[in-house]
Amino acid sequence: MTDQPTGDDLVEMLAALANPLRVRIVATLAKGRDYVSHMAREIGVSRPLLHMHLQRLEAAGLIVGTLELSEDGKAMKFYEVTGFDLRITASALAEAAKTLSPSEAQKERSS
Amino acid sequence: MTDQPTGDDLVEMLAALANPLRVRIVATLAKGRDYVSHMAREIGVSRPLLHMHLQRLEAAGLIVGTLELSEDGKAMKFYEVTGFDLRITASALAEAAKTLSPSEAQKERSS
DNA sequence: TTCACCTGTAACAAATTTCTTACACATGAA
DNA sequence: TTCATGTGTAAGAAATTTGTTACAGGTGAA
Repeated sequence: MTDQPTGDDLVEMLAALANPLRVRIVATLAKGRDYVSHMAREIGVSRPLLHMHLQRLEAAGLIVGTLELSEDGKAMKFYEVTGFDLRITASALAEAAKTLSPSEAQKERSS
Repeated sequence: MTDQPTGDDLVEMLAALANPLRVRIVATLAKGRDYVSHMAREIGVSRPLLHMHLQRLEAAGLIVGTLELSEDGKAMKFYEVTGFDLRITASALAEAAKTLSPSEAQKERSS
């Protein structure tokens, strides 16, 4: 896949992965798709907490969720990993930095 | 270089890069070593703030700093990037997750 | 001495992230 | 109906992160 996301997108992806629980979530999903209640038991965290972390990962585009109906009519939300592939080096970051939205500090660009 | 850091180390590196200002710092250092007061002016942030972010990056092993003496005897702290090279994919994270220090949730490992 | 540089850090406010508890809703089976 | 399963979300506490301001020290040059 080897995407080159915008600087802000890259920071969002890194932030999404900068948490041990979220790394565990991705690691779990790497073995196959799963629904949230099952994952919560598997990993050993509360469902609301897992729900929050899943949203963070999905917002970053690292996983995607789809609401499906099981055979017995229960609504179940399945998540799976997207095919992300990031290369993190100093020069890759230098490239990404070019497309970062300007911070409050970029306003004296005149001297 | 292509290191395979421990799960916790990887999370620390990702956390260190999960901030736009720190990405800018690495991007600046990718162009060559620099000392903190100069970088602070270059990037447009206060020196204490830069100091804090540099420590975060150095703690993660992404940059290294050395205190040197300039010709006129001033103490100057130079930083430069280390040769880090991370590959971030779902399976790489699954591998890293194996070496994460156990969270509070890993204590009912009996059923 | 005073000024222009360089370093470090402590104290505190503000914003964000992380997590728990509690609630609301749905379905099928006993 | 009640229980067990699934979904979502809101409210608030606790911890961490981010940032400012202010202070401490040093050197060389005018």
